[in-house]
Amino acid sequence: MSEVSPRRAGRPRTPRDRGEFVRAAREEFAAEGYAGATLEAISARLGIRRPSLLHHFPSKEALYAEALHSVLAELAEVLAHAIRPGEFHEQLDALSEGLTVYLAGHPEAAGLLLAELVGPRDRTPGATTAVNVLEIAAAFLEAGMAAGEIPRQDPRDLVLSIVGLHLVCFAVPAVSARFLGESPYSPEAAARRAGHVRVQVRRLCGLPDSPLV
Amino acid sequence: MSEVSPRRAGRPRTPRDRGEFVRAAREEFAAEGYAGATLEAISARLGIRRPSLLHHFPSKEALYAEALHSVLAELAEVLAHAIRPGEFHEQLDALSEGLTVYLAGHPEAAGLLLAELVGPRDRTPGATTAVNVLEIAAAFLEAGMAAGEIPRQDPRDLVLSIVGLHLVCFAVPAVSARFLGESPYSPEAAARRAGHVRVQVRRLCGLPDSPLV
DNA sequence: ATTATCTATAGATCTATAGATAATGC
DNA sequence: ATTATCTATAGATCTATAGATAATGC
Repeated sequence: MSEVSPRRAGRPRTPRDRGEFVRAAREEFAAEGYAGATLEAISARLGIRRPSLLHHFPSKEALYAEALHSVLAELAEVLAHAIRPGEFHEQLDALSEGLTVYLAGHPEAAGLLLAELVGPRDRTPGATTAVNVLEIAAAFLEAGMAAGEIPRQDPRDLVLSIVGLHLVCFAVPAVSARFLGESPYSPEAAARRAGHVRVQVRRLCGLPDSPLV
Repeated sequence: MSEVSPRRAGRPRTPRDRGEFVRAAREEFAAEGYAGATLEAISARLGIRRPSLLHHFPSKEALYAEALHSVLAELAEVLAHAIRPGEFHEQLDALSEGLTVYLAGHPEAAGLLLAELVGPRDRTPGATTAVNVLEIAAAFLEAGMAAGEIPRQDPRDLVLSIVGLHLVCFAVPAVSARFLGESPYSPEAAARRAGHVRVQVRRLCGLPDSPLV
């Protein structure tokens, strides 16, 4: 509930950046799901009334689409940054580290993603993009198997498991916080988890704990 | 959409079992989330009108609570059945196998659970029960570490990862089905995944792939 | 002139209740 | 007599639109 000073009518001297609207929407949609989130609540986060929000976005659906897309775009950037030329185990570590740091730094991202994908609705933009991302991850792991870096195994079941390993901790913040005794988003907890996850994913793939670095 | 023959007014010869109502609610709540699910849709699954559903449950909230509780109770049974006296690695395998078989056999369970826990709402019954279950799992893994069965490591980050590994595949059915090329709930896919997950969880914990069985 | 806000409200949807109706149980 | 269903509807909530208002940009 970041307190926002209410804005008054009239053209503001400093127009709000579109990103501020999208950020508020991301947080509310992640917290309540699409159906549970209301334009009223999102507007309240921004210190404006509901119709003012609809001045910037044609509909709730459009605002949601933009919020979801912004998270997917950031995630794509994280993946692209990790899968740079290099040793397989370095790329794998970069993926683990990059994903954990991103999810910890954007507390609404994992929840928004899971809320979008849970449920049987097929052919949503989110589901299609997710499948594409999983395909890239599977190809990456298959290359590692072909190169003899990790043992042969079903790459798709492995990808699904790795994704679950990453997402859930940050998607259920109330549970994680009570279970860990501290917010999973605190810099200390996030750094610690990044280290653990790096080792966990290595093991999960069948990579030795510490190959020649 | 299991087609149900509509029921007519009047006392039915074969009263419906309460479980049928709960089952329909579980499926709808898992598919749409609490806010997105409507009593109308749940009633439609049962072939009755909305007020008839509220004849059996005092409110939407009460129906949801019963649906969620029924899943948690089944999960508790699965865990209790797996953690029976025996070798650590046998218990671990039984947990992996039991969880995967249960989640694959109840396609709405993983989604209902995640939909309940995603979001910042603390102190919900679901969150409290979930934390308790995670505590049991952490104690189990700590015992394995104390006994030298698996390497010393943070048991809580390990538990969160294992839970995520299990849940997500079955909680995002549309994505999983398109990515795997078949429903994750088909008996063949489920049996295959159970085998993969058994190995994956062993590795994740740091247990050798095949200790003396 | 342009832009961002506001108030007021139409229209849709959803939960829950009231009260009638139709069938079986005993 | 009991039980489960129904129709009808009250009341709340939510999205979206219409049109006025207030401030800045040029």
